[in-house]
Amino acid sequence: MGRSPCCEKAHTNKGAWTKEEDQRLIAHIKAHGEGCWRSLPKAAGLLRCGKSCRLRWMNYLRPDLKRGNFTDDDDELIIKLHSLLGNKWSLIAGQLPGRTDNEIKNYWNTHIKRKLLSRGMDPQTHRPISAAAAAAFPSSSPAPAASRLAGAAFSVVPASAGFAGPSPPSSDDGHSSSGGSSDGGPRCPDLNLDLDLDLSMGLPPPKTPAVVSSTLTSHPHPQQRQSICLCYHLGVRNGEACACKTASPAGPRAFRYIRPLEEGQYI
DNA sequence: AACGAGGACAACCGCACAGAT
DNA sequence: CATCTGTGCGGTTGTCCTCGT
Repeated sequence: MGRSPCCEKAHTNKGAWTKEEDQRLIAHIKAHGEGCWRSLPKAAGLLRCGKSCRLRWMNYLRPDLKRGNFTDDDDELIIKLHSLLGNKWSLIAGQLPGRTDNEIKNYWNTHIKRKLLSRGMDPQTHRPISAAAAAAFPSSSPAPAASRLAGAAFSVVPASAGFAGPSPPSSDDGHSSSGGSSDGGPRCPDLNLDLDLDLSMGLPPPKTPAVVSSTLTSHPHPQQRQSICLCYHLGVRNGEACACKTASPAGPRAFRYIRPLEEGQYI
């Protein structure tokens, strides 16, 4: 279906934001709150696309943001979450208070990718890369992450597959455009992810419903003790596929169940 | 001091999804 | 149920900065 452009491009500024634009945006949001980004530029007197305003606010002007200074623990958490979620930057960002998806995405592309390569790990699959490839990125340090990613192996399956049946041979439905599973071949037979995230990774405690949407939890159902359900936290809504019913209406859209792989099962 | 290469980061673009109509 | 609109996400690009020569 055709759709109208999100804004009148001929009359909008592009490129770097000026201090004055920032001030206008901040003042407007302080006065009126977030919402209706499409109409915000006009209301705030900005010659900007609504999407551009939203991006600017979300990534740089929000008061609760902390910038830079990623710690090694942050790195490891990001790596671990990426191995689990793929390029779901918004979900990963949800585990790092004060961080934005864009910041994490950039940080991944500029720092962590290289870090993993130097450890001989493929940044997408989180598997050891070939000796030849590893030689191209000689490791300058031990590979703590590789050894720390020990534990149960998990598959990520579309929610439509449900919990009960065997895992489908292919895991991704295309939501995650590059979550490490798009290259065809047998994936991650040795991908070991310690998914005891809540308990072992020092994640923040449950928050308000609006914020809790991306906090990983264990599945509450005893009969599904082996499964870890990310249903709500990955976006499943009440009444959909999973019966956890712990969700509030708000939440991201990604929609996966995650469960341990069975013996010998590959994703 | 000047220049080029590579890195880091900010911003844009296109698409997909959810809710409204 | 189909269509439209607003919003959010992920990928990509552009620009500025830093470092080495």
